[in-house]
Amino acid sequence: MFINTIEGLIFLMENLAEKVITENVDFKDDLDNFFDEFISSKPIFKNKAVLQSNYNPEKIQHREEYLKEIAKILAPSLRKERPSNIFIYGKTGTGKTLCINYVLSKMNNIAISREIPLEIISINCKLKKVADTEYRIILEILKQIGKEMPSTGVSTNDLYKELYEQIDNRKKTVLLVLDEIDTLIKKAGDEILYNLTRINPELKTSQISIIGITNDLTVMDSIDARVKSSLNEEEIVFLPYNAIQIQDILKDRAYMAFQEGVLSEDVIPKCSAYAAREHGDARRALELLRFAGELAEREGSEKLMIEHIDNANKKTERNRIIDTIKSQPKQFQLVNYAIIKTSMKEKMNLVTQKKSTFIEPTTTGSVYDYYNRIAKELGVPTLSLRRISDIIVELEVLGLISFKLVSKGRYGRSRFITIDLPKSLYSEVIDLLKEDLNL
DNA sequence: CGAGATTCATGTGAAGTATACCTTTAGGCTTAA
DNA sequence: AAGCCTAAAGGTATACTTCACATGAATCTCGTA
Repeated sequence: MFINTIEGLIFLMENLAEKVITENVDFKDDLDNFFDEFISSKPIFKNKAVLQSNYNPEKIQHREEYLKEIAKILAPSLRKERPSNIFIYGKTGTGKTLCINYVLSKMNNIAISREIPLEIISINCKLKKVADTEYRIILEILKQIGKEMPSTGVSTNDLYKELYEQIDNRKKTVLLVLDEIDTLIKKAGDEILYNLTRINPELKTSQISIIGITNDLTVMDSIDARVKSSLNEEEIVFLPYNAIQIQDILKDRAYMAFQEGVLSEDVIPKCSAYAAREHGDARRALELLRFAGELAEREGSEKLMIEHIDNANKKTERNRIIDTIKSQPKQFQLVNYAIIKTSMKEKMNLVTQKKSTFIEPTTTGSVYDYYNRIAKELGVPTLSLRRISDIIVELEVLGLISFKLVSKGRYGRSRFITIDLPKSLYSEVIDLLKEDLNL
């Protein structure tokens, strides 16, 4: 529509203004109602924090054996002796981090009250941009012991020297916890571990033990044998919770988290059933319960029903995927988009004459072609095939796609890439990527 | 027919380059005595 | 003369590129039965 006259413009503006005002009024009424309802309805939660993943419970259920084992290994540090390095394996949500934190905080309390020189440094290697390269890890360790260093401009060697000095100056037994160490090894190799295990001989007044936590059981295979032997002085494998144990945990926490009578009877079994399907992941079970509670609360429902759990289950999966995709750099998103687009094929049903899309694995080559095309269209610099190949591997690490190498004999070798998304999310993911990429 | 050579499409490692950031340093300017 | 600011110089990590070589089974080639 063209506006040729001032009058026309004014008329339009008046019109718009009127619309906005009336809409506003309606909207406000709605909101008022909502808030009224919200306040008058009974709260569902008593203490929501109990269900959050960073909550540390006062007692840990069904992990007594592991707690003891860890405590036994680490106890020497309270006598100023160096405890063995520990490597802890276990799937996500089996309580590894929880147990370590629990034992360490107890030890820390004792150390403080008896003035034992003990220092605990804990780093989560999975946090992007904080600790996913050798340099950044050392940087983070230094930061935690109170020595800020520049993020560039210093050589890694100097950084190590600084680390040696700092630790040695403390005259303490240092326990270094590296959580989710598998991502670090995958991205940065085992050099860090090698260097860290070799710190001890250099130290005169301090000593350091490393506690590595991983949920990938295969990482150890990719580590240098020398590192392996020194790091694996002790090894603990956390087995997943079974369904009954998860129920116990859920019951316990739910009792603290929710108001009385809010949970309908079969909610907890349902919740633990979902989690048991995910290999006994207690964290997920708790998250699910919390999210379901929030959904119920939002709805103004006074009870937490099974449908809430079902809905929450769908949405958590969705959120995880959307978040990871959203947080990717542009080039990664482009590659991701290219992968999805190239793996969607159209098929014409000859009887009904209707087109339908179906998903088929793509290859690096076709992804690269497609990627090149859109990148040029968008005016984004195009990366080399070599780099794209690496990006594809990194997307796999993130769990967005999976692939296998297939040799097609005479017709070369290819990576067959499959997308790891639930079907219902495809269109949403595509839209999201389109929006983020300005397509 | 079967053993070995060939072939293709891409995987993969090493080394080099560009960029973004960081500290250090030298020179110039200001200020106060 | 001392103090302060600024721009240039010198360093480094990281993301990316270029080059060169590796892979591995379907297919081809060719000698033999």
